[in-house]
Amino acid sequence: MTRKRYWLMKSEPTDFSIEDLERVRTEPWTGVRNYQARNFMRQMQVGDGVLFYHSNTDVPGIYGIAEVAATAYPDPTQFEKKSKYFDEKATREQPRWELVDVSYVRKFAAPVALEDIRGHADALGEEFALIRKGSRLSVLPVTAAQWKLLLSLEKK
DNA sequence: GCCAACGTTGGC
DNA sequence: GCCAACGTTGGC
Repeated sequence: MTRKRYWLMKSEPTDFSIEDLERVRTEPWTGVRNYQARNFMRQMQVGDGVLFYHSNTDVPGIYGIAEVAATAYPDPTQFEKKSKYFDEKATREQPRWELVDVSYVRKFAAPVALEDIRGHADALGEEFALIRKGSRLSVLPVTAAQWKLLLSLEKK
């Protein structure tokens, strides 16, 4: 048993928000079509902590916490012709894309905005992919120290 | 293997 | 809506 790790996962709230997760409790994280992000999901273990990030919104930032509820398995949407995530090169014998299930933990009273996060770039480190220039990675690792710092930015 | 063209992400 | 940065595709 490896020890608990931490991640950050982005979603556009018009697509799927922390409120949606609160309602459904557990959700398969469909639609990741980036190999680096997929590879991070393959490393996830049940119980790992997830920062739920809203992108493409008025105040981009972390809106709450979730946790990994199931380890990686093939993303079914890659096989669904009508899905916007359909991938004609994927087969059931040789899937390309995987996902994890994510469960709701809690919602922040106020988001930890990207702007605030940038203000702590020195402490977070320049290798932190969320604020690295040009990085668009939608699933990324967070160290225990970064996790602690980011949670401390939550307005009480 | 190179690289131009294209599509996507995501902040602003 | 704009656009910089990035990843992928496909011709050669």
